[in-house]
Amino acid sequence: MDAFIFRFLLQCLEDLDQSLRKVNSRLFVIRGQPADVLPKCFKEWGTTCLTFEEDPEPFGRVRDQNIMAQCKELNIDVSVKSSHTLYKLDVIIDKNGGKAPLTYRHFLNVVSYLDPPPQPEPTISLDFMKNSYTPVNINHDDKYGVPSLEELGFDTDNLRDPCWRGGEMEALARLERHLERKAYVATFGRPKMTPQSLMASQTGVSPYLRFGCLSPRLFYYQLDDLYRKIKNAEPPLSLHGQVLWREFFYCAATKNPNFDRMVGNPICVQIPWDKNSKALAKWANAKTGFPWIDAIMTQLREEGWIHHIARHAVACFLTRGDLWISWEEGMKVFEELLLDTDWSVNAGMWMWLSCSSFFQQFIHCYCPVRFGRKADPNGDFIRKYLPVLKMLPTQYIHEPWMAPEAVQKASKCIIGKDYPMPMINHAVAYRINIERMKQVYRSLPKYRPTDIHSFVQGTNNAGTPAPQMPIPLPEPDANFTTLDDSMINTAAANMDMNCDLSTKSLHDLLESAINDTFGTVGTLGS
DNA sequence: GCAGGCGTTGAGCAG
DNA sequence: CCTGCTCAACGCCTG
Repeated sequence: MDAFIFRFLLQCLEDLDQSLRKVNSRLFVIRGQPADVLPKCFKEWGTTCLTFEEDPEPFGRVRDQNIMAQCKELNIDVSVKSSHTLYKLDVIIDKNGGKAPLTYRHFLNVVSYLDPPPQPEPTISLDFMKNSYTPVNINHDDKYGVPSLEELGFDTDNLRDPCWRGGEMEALARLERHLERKAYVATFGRPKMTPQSLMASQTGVSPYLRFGCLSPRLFYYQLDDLYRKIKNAEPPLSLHGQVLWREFFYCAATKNPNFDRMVGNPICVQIPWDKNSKALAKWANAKTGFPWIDAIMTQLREEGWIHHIARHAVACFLTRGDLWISWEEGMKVFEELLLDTDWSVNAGMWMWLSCSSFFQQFIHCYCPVRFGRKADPNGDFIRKYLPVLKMLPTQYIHEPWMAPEAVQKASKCIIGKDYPMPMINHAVAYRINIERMKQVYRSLPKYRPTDIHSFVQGTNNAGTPAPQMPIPLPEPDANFTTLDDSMINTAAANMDMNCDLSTKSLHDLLESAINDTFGTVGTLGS
């Protein structure tokens, strides 16, 4: 994880310590592996009862099972509470006959038959704590204080100021602003996409849900209450779309230890992705040559958060849209850089956007030029994160390689020198990739590791390798999905510079590419 | 069992 | 500028 994710976490802990001080207690941050250090503390402190919040994800489950087994040996009572998600995930799974629902619709349908989620617990007060006493030693800060980034081994010299400050205080302030805004617009519909919404917002709460500074139930009920007040009506389930999507992915992941990988994952279509570390590095380091993609990846690296729609754009580009690289690679980059990546939600989102699970509409691809233009028509977002392109006229900002040499010179940005040429021919690549995806879906049984519904935890950990394509895939050097620099130059030389790369200017090139690799030009239309 | 509708937020074009 | 239509494809759910 990146330094600013740890910074966020440490800010959360500082804030928690501050809140505990207000009720005459303190936070104890214990150094070490939980399974080693907790039993030592239990003995030292004479612990009789342990209570904690359930971690619904596989890694945490294993850790907590281990701790609970040790507590049993030490005769310590254990009380586990589920509150990281709205519902106890087992309740949803049981209601659905023992399996997690695998479409969002199905999930909503199951949830609609459940009782509403439990109300959030009230805040702990001084009065509530009046019979409690926390022994705090004089050396508390040395032994149990919140560590600094330096103590954790991070270099903080070049760390930028945070866009997001961790902690419950900040989370509650944001929740209030979020609700004010909702009340102001009172639409409760899907938020309208404006260029402004691409920027880090003062009302965003997703990192706070991830780190447990904001209860999803508090979020749920505050929104619920506001709706009732304004509309004087029963709120629809869709009002809680954002938090229910989170719940959906948590539910799908909770009993699946291979949820974050393709091989051995019973809900994941086994797709023969390309391995291309050079192309992956260009994507991850904002060097694709597509300003819309590179601006998003820059924002991710610098601020730790990107808009939902921006996640669609870069995820599609990396996987099924352009580079045909495994969603697992993108997921790891997001895990490293995004403040709000719950393990389940991150993996789920990547499977979804790469058409590996939950979603099969592979025929729709986001165009890194068109879609960017729609989201950021004036190019303000691009200019903010890619200042090298700042002076380019708006006309060319989404495809700077189209700008005539004189314009590039006047804008002090020579494409291929100051900013890269596009790393791939999108018009060619996405059509090849749709063709590849058609092959996969045409013979889907081959690309499924097991029957989804027969999956039982622990039986499929060995995994099965990705099957071979029924017809041979194009050789990496014979298509445009893994262009190297010389091929980019050739493609650029063949380009009609007055045409739009994103539409038809390379139609002939496409036909020959498809012809070479598939021999099925006729079926692709003219 | 089967036909029809739909899918968190497409692209491309006509008007 | 916007609205609305068509395209293409597949699994899953509903009636």
